[in-house]
Amino acid sequence: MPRHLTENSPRTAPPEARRRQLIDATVTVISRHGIPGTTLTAVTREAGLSLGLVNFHFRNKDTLLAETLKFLAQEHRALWMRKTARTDLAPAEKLRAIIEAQFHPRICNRKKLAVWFAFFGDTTHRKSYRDISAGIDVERQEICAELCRAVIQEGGYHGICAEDVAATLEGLFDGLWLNILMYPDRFTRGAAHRRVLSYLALAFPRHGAWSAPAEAAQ
Amino acid sequence: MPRHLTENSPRTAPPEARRRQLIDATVTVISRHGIPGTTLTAVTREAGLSLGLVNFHFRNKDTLLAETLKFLAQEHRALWMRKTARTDLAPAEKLRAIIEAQFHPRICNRKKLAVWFAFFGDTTHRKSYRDISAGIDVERQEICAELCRAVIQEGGYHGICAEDVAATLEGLFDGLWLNILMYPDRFTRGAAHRRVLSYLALAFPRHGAWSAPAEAAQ
Amino acid sequence: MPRHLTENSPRTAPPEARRRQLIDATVTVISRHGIPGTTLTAVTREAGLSLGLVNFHFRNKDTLLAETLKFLAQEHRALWMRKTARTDLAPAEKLRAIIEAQFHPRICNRKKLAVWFAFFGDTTHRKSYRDISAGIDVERQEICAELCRAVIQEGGYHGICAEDVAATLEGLFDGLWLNILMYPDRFTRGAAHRRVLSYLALAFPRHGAWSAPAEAAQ
Amino acid sequence: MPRHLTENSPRTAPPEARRRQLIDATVTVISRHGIPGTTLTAVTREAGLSLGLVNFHFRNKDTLLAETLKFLAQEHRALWMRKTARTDLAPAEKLRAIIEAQFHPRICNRKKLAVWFAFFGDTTHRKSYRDISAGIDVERQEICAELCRAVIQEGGYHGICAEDVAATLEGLFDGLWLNILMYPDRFTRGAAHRRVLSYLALAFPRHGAWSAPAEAAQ
DNA sequence: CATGAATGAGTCTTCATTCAT
DNA sequence: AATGAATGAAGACTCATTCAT
Repeated sequence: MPRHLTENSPRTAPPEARRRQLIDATVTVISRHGIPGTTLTAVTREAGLSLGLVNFHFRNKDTLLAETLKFLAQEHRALWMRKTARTDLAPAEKLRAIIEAQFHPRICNRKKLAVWFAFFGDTTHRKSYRDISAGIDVERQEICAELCRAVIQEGGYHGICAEDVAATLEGLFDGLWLNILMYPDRFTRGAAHRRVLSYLALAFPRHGAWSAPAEAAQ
Repeated sequence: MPRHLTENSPRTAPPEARRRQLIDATVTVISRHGIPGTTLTAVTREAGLSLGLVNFHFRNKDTLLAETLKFLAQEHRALWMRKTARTDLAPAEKLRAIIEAQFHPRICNRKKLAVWFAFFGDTTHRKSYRDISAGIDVERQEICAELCRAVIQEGGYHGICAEDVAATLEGLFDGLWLNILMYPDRFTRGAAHRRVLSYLALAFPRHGAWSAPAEAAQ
Repeated sequence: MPRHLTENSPRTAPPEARRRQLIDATVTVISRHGIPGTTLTAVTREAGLSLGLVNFHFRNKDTLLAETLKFLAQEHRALWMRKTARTDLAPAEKLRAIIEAQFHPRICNRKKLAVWFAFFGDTTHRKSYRDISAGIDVERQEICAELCRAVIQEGGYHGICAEDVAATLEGLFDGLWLNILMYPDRFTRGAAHRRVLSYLALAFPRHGAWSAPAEAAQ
Repeated sequence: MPRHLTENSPRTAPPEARRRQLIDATVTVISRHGIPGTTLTAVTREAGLSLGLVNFHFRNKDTLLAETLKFLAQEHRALWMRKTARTDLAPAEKLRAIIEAQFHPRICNRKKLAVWFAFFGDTTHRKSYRDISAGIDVERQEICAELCRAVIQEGGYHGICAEDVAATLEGLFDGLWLNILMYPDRFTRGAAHRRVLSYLALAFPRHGAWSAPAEAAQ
C-alpha cells in the first residue's frame, strides 16, 4: 500500500501543503544526492507521494528546484530581517543578529548547506540562484555596510571602510559555510561563528561585546 | 574530416599529451556546463578528439574527473610551494606568497573557480574532492598557521591565535572565491586579494607592508 | 504512430500482461539472434513497445533474461508434473509421460530449443541457468530414477541400474534436442521421441508398450 | 615491457606459429567468457601479443572464430580417424575407438566443451558450426552406422536398426557432453563413457566386451 | 611483420515528461 | 487532485576495426 495512504496526509490535500511536502523532500534529496541525483522519482518517494504530482504542483523539475531555493532564501532572510527591522536595537547588535542568523542551526546545518552549494555548483543553477537570491544577498550586504558605517561613526574608527568590512563578512560567511560542509570534523558551526566575531573585534575593537553567545559556543 | 587532422595535433600523440589535452577540455567543459553537463561527447568534441578516446586514456568518466581535479590541485599547490619552501623569505613574506597564489590569475579565474565549486556541489564529488585535496588543504592551513605563529612571535602580538587566523584565512579564501564566481561584477580578484591583506593588517598591524602589490591592484 | 496503438493492446496493461508480452518477445529474439543479439531495442521492437519499458517491468536486461528462462523452465516442468503427480498411473506410464513432455511440440520446437542452448553457450548464462533450473533438472532425474527403480522391480530386471538409466535418459534428452536444433533436416522431434522409447525397450524389454504414440510419429 | 618480448616467442615468428598461438588463446578465452566475452583485446592479451596481430593473421574476428572451430573439429576428427581407418580392427573395436575419442581427455574437457557449446548457442555461430563441422558430423555418424551394420550382421541381431543406433549414439555423445559441462559434480567423463558402452551392451549383447577400459574408469 | 592509439557505431541504462484512467 | 505506466532522448561505456609508425 502506498506510503501516503498509511500516513497522516489524506489522499487530497490543500495545494500549499503538498507543495511544502515536496519542497522538504527536495531539500532532503538534494542534500543527499546532489541536484543531478535529485530525480523526481526519488523526491516523490521521499515525500511518500506519487510521481505525477510533481508535474501537477510544479510545472517541471526546474520549477521545483527554483521554488525550493526560493523557500530556503526566504527562510534565511526572514531570520535576520526579524532583528534588523527593529528600531530599538543598536547597529552593533543588529550586526551580531545577522551573524547569528548566518550560523543559526536552522540555517547552518550540513543538509541545507549542501543545497546552497549544490546551486553554486554549475552555471545553470548558479544563474537560477542569482535570479532568486542576488537581491537578498545585495540587500544583506547593504544592510551590513550601513550598520558598519554606523558602528564606525559611533566608534570613531579610522582607516577602515564599511563597504570593505561588509564585503569581507560576505566572504567569511560563504567560506566558513563551505569549510563546515567540506570538513565537518575540523570546522564547526560554533567555531565559525566565533571566528566572524573575532574578525569584528579586530575591526571594531572599541565595541567590546563581540564575544560569542553561550548558545553558539558549543 | 575529423578535426584533429585539420589541426596541428598528429594522429597519435604521446599519452601524456593526449591526457593533458583531455584534462584541459574537461576543465573548459565543467566550467561551462558543470559536472552533470560534462558529457564525454562534450569533452571529446571540445578536445577535437573522438568519443572512445576518453575510455582509452582514462578508465572512465569518474577517473577523468578525478585526474582533472588532481591536475588543478597540483597546479595550485605548486604555486605556493615555490615560495614557502624557500629559506630566505620572512614568514610574513611567505604568508603573502600564499595569498598571492590564491588570487593568482592562473588559479583565480572564473573558469577554474567554476571547476572547484563544481566539485563542492554534491556529495559524490565532494567526497572525491576530499580524497584528492584534503591533504593539500590541511597542508596549506598548517603552513599558514606556522607562519602566523612566527609572525605573532616576531611582532609580540597578544590575544590572537595563529590557528584561528589560519582558519579564518581558509574561510576568506573560499568565500571570496565564491563571491568572484557568483557576482563577478561586484567582486573582483584584485579586491578580494586586498581584502585578505586588510584582514592581516588588522591582525598583525605592526607588520606594516600588507598593502597589495600593484600587479593585483587592477 | 506507435505500433501498440494500432494493435489490440491498450496503452496501459496489467503488469503481468506486459511482462509476459516482453518475455514472449525475448524468447523470439533469443531464438533468432542469440543472447548477444538480444538487444533491448530488438526485444521491445518485437513486442511493439518502447525501449524504456524493459527497465520498468524488469530491473535490467539480466533480470529479463532470468525471468524468461524461469518462464520456460516452469512451462516445461508443469508439463511432466501434471502426469507424474497422479497416483493412478503405472511407473512405466509416468516415464512415458516425462518423455512425451520432453518432446512435446510446445516444448521441443526450434524456437525454444534455441533459447535453452543460448543459455548453455557461455559461462555467465550457464551459471544463471544453473541457479534457475538445476533444481528442476535434478528433480526430473530423481523422479526418472525412482520410476525406473519401480519398473525394474516390476519386471525383475537384472544387471541394470535405475540411476544409470535415468542419467542416460538425461543425456539423450539434451543430445537429441541439440541434434534437432543443429540439423533439423536429419533429426526430427518424432524420430527423437521414438529413439528414446527404443532405448527403454532395450533396457526394459518386458514392459512391451514402448512404441511411440501416433501423435509423435509424424 | 610487452610480455611477448620477455618470453620465448621472438618478435617475428612464422605465421603458422602465431596463428596457433592466437587460436589457443581464443579457445581459452571463449571457454572462460563465451563468444561475446571474447574480445580481441582479451585474446591478444592472453596470447601475449599485440592487438593488431589478429587483424593481420586472420582477417577479422569472425575468421578467427571460424579457424578456431576448424582447428578443434580437425583435432577431434583426427582422433577417431586414426583407428577407424585401420583395416586390422574389428567393427566393434572401431566403434569403441570412436567412443573413446569422444570422451578422450584431450577432447572431452570442460575447456573445449565450453567452446563447442559456445558455437551451439546462437544462430549465427550455429550456422558457422554447420559450415565447418556438418561434414565431419555426418561422416562420423555414417561410419558409426556402417560399423553398427557390420556388428548387427556379425551378431545376427534382430529388431534393431543400424541407423537408429548411430543416431542415438550421436544424441548420447552431445547430451552427455552437455551434462558434463553443466553439472561437473554430477556427471563425469568416465561415467559418460561407461554409459555409452552400457547402451551398446544393451543393443549388442552378444558382443560381450563393451566394458569400459581401465583408463576411462577413473 | 608488429604495434597500439584512434575511431565511432552500437549497447544498456536513466529519467523528465506525458497522459489515460 | 492523483496515479503510475509508457515514452524516447541522451548519456556512459565497449569493442571491432583501421592505420600511421
